[in-house]
Amino acid sequence: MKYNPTAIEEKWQKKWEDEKTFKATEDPAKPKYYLLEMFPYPSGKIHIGHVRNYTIGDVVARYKRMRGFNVLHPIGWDAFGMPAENAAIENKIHPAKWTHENISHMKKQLKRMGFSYDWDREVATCEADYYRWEQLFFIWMFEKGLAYKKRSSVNFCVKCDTVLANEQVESGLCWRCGTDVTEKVLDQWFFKITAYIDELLAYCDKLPGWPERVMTMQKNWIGKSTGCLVDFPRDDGQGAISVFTTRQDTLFGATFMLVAAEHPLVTQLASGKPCEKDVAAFVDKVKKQDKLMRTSEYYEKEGLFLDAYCINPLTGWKMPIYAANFVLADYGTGCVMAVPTHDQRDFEFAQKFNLQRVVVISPKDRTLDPATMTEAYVDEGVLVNSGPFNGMINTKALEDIADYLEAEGKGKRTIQYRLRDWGISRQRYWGAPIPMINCDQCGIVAVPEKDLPVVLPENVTFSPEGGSPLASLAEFVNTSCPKCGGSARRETDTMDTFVESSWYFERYCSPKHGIKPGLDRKALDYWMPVDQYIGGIEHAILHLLYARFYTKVLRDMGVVGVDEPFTNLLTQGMVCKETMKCPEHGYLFPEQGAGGKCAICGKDVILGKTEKMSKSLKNVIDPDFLVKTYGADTARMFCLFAAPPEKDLEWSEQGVDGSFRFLGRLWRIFDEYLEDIKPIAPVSGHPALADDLKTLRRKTHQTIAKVTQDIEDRFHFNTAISAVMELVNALYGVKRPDQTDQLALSVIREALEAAILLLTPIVPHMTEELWQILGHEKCASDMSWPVCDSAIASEDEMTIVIQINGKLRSRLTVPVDEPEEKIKACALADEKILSFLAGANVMKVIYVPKKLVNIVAK
RNA sequence: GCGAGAGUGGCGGAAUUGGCAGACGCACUGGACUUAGAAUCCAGCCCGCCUUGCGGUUAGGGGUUCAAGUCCCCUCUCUCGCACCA
Repeated sequence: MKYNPTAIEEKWQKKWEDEKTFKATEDPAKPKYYLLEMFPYPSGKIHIGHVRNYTIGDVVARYKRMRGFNVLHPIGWDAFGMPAENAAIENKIHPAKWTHENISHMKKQLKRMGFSYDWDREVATCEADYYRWEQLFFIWMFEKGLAYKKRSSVNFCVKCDTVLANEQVESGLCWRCGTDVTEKVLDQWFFKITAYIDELLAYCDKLPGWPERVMTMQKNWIGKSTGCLVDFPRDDGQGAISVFTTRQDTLFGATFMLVAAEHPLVTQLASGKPCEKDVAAFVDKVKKQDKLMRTSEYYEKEGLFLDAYCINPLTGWKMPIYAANFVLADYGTGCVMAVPTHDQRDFEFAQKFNLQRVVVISPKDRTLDPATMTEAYVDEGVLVNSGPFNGMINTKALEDIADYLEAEGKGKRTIQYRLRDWGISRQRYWGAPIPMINCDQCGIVAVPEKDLPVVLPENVTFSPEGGSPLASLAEFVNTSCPKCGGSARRETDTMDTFVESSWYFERYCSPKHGIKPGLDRKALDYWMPVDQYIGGIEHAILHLLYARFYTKVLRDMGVVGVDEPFTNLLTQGMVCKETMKCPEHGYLFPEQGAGGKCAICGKDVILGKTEKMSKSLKNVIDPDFLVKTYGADTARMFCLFAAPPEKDLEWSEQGVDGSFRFLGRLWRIFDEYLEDIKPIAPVSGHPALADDLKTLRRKTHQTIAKVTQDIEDRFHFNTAISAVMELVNALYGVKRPDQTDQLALSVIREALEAAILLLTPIVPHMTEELWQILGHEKCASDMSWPVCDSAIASEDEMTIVIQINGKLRSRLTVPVDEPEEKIKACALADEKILSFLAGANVMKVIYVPKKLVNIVAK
């Protein structure tokens, strides 16, 4: 009997499909477990990253099922997005067709991997059945002021021809294509994520099941800082300039004012003055400079005096006002009070423009001289030159100065955030239409609920010049106003695709629910929240923050009953592989560089760094190839064995061979014993056993304990697999018992059955097959998880290590119940120990129960 | 620059609470089987040496401890995140 993965895998996959083995139904009698992996974008084919992500999830789902949980393990498609539209432009294929073809292909690939999804809950976000509810939620958000339209300067990617949210700009570049992001002023729809900012932040400390690192990233992104708004009256009497500061303790040292170059105040202050022209030129320059500045290594601090002054509210000093390139227009008020002695940026600026410096914080060990300082003093110290606050520790004075400002009416406490509202308008076709209508008479009017969904029209034309195809489709655009009945225009922007992925996990709970609001509260109350969410770290901010926000919005609409969508989060590492390059032909695919020679020209291949698998580096492995060559079980096993899930996984062909070999090894030992053990039941109870059988049985139960712990406590499948490998090795090590030795064979059968059941979540096809061959009627995956009998697992002897001064010198084998005193005595009487101790004095003997004896000697 | 994490054989990785460093696998070496190979099975496999044994070894240095890969301090390297946020 040979191991034939293809035949076995296809057989079981067909059975799972025909019998809907993994269909999930709400059952209040059973504890639920909602396991979710981030759903894929249907780009065409699954890649190794998917295989890894979904294998990890599948093991947990199958494991939990065997542990008696009612498991929900759904899958679907993040089906709106730009690649479909780009394909439409390039290949003249409609995005809907392209998407559906990709889905059907990838669905086959996922099924071929043997993932235990409830396919009846499959969802594709590009279907009107899905996004109609999103449109309903949009209208409700609009009514509550959580969705609003605003003319604003936005991040624009020329290549993608659309707007990007702040989160989607990575060091000045588009997160998707890496093009420089430019600024554009457009009317945009926003979701008021800032309305939930405090709750989003507060829960960062209430989600212990999330990786610290992700929470830190979210906290940083939200960027809460507490401080004061302080008013600096203008000396021309035209009101005051308000600034935000977290350092009101340095207020007495503020000697000049900085305003962001883009700030309207800049041109306003300069207007009509001799400097007006220069200022205009400066503003222009900075605006152009902006995106370069963000990406360059260091910035030249530049500024221009605006020939204007304001008054320091505490000292009464006249402060010159400068426009500066390094002040952010959209943080705080866009204006900053400058304290050159205690802020490095201000220090440099003051040096360049020769501006006044006053020390207000004095270090404990020396005195600062503003004339000779070479850098700002930013540490703690005692306040000086600070009127009534002199002598106080600056960090302690923060509250007192805030009180003082409020009492004097010169400022007030305030909190600033880095997080901005989420811009969700996209000038693209392949997305969910925003259900709004613009009427000249009535303004912005929501599409009435009864008219939903606003279906994305199919008959559009795509052009390489870009621009939204919706905007040029008259029959879509032209409509009548729901309020006044007059002619009106539809909104032609579509929603950011991150909106769809912000609630798909809720839709999975009632995927076919066709009644408003598209989510069945009863089903949601049963399944939500997601107990375990698994996906890539790249979504640490974007998707995970949006989904948290959206869930809170739905909660406040009464649609969902939970505060947070994901209780536990596992961020799996990337799949990496070394790159190969031909001096002539550039990067090579693995098969082109096999054998160290370029397949095209025969030149020696240069091996490069190990990097994340990507098409552009060509260091990719095709899952189809893996499945064809080794089978899905091997592919699954290698993904789990090569590294723990949260770490990057380095792909190795030999490693895959190794996994395949192990499965063959299990298969063969099984095959070898099959005839003999088939009629025999696994050993039960506690019969007396000969030494090697007793050892095997102990190993069996120890393995059960180890694998259970590794999966349950920390998802370390690599060590779980190696434990089963050890058990299989032990089986190989046992002398083949006589065919008539029923007791011995029953011990072997127990060991083999344990190995099979423990591997069921990991390599489900092979284990089902072996289980069936053994004569079981029930499927392995319907069995309950094996239980370790600790009486069998426990050793009756133990090895005690004997150390002298912490160095290993000898070993002792004693019964487990041997008393401490006797062990110590034996250790001291040990022949090797005696020879080492010759002439030395024993100072102390330490016994660590069941582990070691350490003799301290001089 | 700031913040977080990591650094263990030729390689991927193990060592869960301070207690035998290197589980398991890969690669390599040898043996068995075979006409031969593949496959398989068995064995060896951190480094050094005066090789039944001894010494060294968890990036480097110091410390705490009977005992440190693990705890503390310093230095180096790498990865990730943030990066003029006032």
